[in-house]
Amino acid sequence: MAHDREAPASVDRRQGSLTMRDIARLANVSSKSVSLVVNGLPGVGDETRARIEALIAEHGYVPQARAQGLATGRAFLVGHVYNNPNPEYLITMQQGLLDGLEGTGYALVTFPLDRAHPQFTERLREFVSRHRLDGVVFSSSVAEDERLDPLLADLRVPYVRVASTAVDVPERSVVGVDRDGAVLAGEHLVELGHVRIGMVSGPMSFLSARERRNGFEQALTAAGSPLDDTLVVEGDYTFEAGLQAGQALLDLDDRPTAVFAANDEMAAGVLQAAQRAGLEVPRELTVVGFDDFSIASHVQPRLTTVRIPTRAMGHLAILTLLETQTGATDRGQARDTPSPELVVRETSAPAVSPEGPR
Amino acid sequence: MAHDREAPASVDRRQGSLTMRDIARLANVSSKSVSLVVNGLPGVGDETRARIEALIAEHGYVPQARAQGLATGRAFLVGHVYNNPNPEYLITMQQGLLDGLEGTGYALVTFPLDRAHPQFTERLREFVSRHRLDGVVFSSSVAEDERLDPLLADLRVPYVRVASTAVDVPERSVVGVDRDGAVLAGEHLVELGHVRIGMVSGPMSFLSARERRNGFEQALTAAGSPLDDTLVVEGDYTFEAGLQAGQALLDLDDRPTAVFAANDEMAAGVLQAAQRAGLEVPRELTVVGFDDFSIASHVQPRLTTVRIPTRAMGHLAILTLLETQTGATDRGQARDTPSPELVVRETSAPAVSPEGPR
DNA sequence: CTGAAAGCGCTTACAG
DNA sequence: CTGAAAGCGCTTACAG
Repeated sequence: MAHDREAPASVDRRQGSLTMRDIARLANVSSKSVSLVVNGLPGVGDETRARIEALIAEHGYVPQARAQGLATGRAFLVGHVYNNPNPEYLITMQQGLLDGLEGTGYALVTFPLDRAHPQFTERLREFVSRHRLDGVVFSSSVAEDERLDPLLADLRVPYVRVASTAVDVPERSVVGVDRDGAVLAGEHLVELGHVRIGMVSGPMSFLSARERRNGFEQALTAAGSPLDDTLVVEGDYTFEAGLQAGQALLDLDDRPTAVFAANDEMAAGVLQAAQRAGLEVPRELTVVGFDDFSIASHVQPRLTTVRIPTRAMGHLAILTLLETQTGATDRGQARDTPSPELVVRETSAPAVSPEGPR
Repeated sequence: MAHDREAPASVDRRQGSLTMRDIARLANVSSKSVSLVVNGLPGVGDETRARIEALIAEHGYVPQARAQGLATGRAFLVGHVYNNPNPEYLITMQQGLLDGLEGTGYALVTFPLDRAHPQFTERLREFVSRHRLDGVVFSSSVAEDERLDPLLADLRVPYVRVASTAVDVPERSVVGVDRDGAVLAGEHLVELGHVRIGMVSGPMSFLSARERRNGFEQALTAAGSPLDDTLVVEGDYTFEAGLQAGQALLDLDDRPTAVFAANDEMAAGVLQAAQRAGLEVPRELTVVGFDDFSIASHVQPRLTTVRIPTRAMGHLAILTLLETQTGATDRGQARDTPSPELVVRETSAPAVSPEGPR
């Protein structure tokens, strides 16, 4: 056997990573002092603290989250549960969550879960209780699920839902702006003078789809030209659905002069349907999307759409969650989701009567 | 004070979640037996095992990962470190990782980290050692970084890099098919009879960009019509870059009859440049992309492209990582990344001499 | 301001 | 086949 080098036998024995006790021994103090220093707590003399800090830096010592967690009950982990609606939505949301986590020491654990999964509750329970997460953010339509509340309450884990309406108490909600955004879209079309207006909605089983439709209807009704139900086609938020819905709408004898699609993917599909039908956009058809994801500015002409603050909502979700954590019950003013914005690009034009109505 | 209900005082005291000891007490065994049952280990009588299992199911007991982790040194967490190149790439990769993790009990911790971050090493070290991750997968260009190896070796944490070439030993690599894919694109253009061929490359600081360019060059050279350097424009993988590069290429006196863009985003940009210039695609210009992300089939005409098995690569990365974990040193045959596929859609056409060269 | 000790919820040699 | 006990790496009353 090779001779041991003269390294202190009590240190670095296991896997090259030292423990709090190792640091304590090196500093000639009890591990409690090291713990206090690590956590920035008072109770250690200046000189001792400096010595300990130097040792920590020198050895690159990082306390183990799971040992801290076992002792304190914290996990230093926050979960993100979602069903995948759209890559860009997800990445943007995730980015917002990470914005909020930045500098907090919490890491983000990702857990896709479909509401239709036969073992929905079991899987969620196992995920959350196995890691004893400090909190969970639910985004996309899984956030609307009614099974969340009893389960998470039973598990006693704080959570926040990012959903289209206040599906939960304020401390557990980040409320979307789907309705307001759709109102903007409706007002825009009305202002352009459109009367015969079509809509491609999302799947009505989704709250987001219902809110967007309601907001849109509300704007048209307020302007005195209520939405014509025969001009509404339900899609599933995909490009293909938009394409088909667009074709159906444009095939009508008295086709609409403008179409609002409940997301950009479908709006791009409508645009393509128009182009295939030989219609010039926006002269012969105005198209408005929703979300302002990248596809909106990658199609030709670029889509007028409504920008939704998805990333900000993710950030908000974490702030809300951490507020609960720290027991800051007295949140000064409730945090509001930023407002949606109409982004007018190249698919908007004033209404012209379609030549030869019926 | 309210009277206690007659619940066993020793159970359910803390936060409604019981511990292994609680189950042991209820079953009248030592917690060791419960541990054996939980882990599916032998050493417990059938009758006892059944009794324990029933209790576990009844109370929905789930062992705490961090206590198990502290005792065994495992974290039940795998990290994914990446820099965000493109939402669809990321989500697809992440999906592949989750495919591999399914049923293993490991959770995925997400950690975006830019190579240019001033504290790159420090942040990575802290992330990995704080949670003592069981393994880390690096994807996107951060996987190419040369600082990974010394750091992770020091931390003694297994990892796998998903990169365009074998930047590491086989046990730590999932090797991309960028070069092979680009060869397919080149052969396709050659077969169509194109000679004056342009390329929009990715940023040459990325391995993926260099590989794609090399593969493309290789195919053209093999066909006897080497790539003309003056017809290569470097982009940064964005739509905008493709648009500009496309404009530059099409402005040339003797413009190319076909352009290969190193990803779909840029190809969509090239397509738009062609359309703006009044060129008919594919009759006057053939455009080929790379990746086969959704944008490829959402533009009009739909892009011919090369499908890269991103999700499969993510899956592979986890399999490779877990193989290392379980010390399965004798991997039968090395796992190979599935081959890329040429997907011919609507932007491919045979070459015709551009009218009026020069 | 500091130490010695118990405890967080598991696993695992060590004895029977 | 099963128990009692030590230990994983932290935190935190409890004494000085």
